[in-house]
Amino acid sequence: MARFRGRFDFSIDQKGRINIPSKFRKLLTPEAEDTFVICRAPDGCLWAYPKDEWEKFEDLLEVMPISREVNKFQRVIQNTLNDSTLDKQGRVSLTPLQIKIAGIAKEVSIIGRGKYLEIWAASRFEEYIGKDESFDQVYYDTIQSGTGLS
Amino acid sequence: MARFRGRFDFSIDQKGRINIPSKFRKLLTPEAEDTFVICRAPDGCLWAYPKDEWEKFEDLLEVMPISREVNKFQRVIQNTLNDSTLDKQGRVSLTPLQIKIAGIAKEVSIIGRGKYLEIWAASRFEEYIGKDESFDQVYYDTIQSGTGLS
DNA sequence: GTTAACGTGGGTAATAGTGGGACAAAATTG
DNA sequence: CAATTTTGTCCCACTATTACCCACGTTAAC
Repeated sequence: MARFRGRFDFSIDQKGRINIPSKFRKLLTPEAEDTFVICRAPDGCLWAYPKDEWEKFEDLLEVMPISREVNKFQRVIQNTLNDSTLDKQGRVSLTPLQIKIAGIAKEVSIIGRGKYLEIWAASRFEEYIGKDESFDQVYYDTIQSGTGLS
Repeated sequence: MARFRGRFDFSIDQKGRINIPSKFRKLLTPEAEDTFVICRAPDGCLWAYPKDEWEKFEDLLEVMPISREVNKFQRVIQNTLNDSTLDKQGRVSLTPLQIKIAGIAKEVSIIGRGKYLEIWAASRFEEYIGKDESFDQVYYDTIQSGTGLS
């Protein structure tokens, strides 16, 4: 599948709908059925997976050996999850819980992360990324911790 | 079969009926005959399986090599079990025993867990999931414990 | 400069969720 | 055994929400 790349800024409306960039919509395969599965993600944002990609993730969940911890992990994910089909204008809708978790007020940033998207409150994302000057630091730190990158 | 996804909050009425989200009802296959099999589940909630899915589970029970423990396990499950067909408004009814076991008063959360649903007393579920801040911890811990997820 | 596409907002009709009433079957009691 | 109460099922009705649709303004493309 083609990969989602780039950052796009939009605004959420009163009904909790946010636009998916046209560029990303065009990458969806027929198997995705114009549907994104949206759930909580680490560091205070949301993931939006095309339905077919999400199902691969679900397949992994299903083969995890059941234990108290695994059950909890799955429930923590599923608690905040919803699947949303694009409307005629190419928008998905978020649940109130998702809006709260992501701290979304009005401005939203959508980040292409390859096979999936991330949805951030724009302000939170700015803060997370940090100052311009921190880029080099993050880069060299990560590279040197043996990531296999060169 | 399509998968149940997402969380929906409802209230139980005086007659012990709870609504099944329309989104989930639409996923039922004809084989399920609009019927859910409901029983006790781990961690203080209830499972609700579409009838056809439950029958696969029963098949597994049947081939378990019989021992004192297996017999007890089966009885513990079957003890709290009932099958409930959706009424015209799309509700199932719980038995008094099930309501007691799940600690249900009024507010109920229904969690889509793929092939089946979980029914929780809303307050108990909140408590189980824990504070917002624990999410990242659970996530990174589970991912790193060699689940094959990435 | 004109046309098409994209992002945003809002109105309306259909559907979903909830509560309660009516009827029938079952259980209880005199 | 009859009368009465209780339990459960089915059906109807109200209200809130959702999903669908249309329309505008802006941006990008030709």
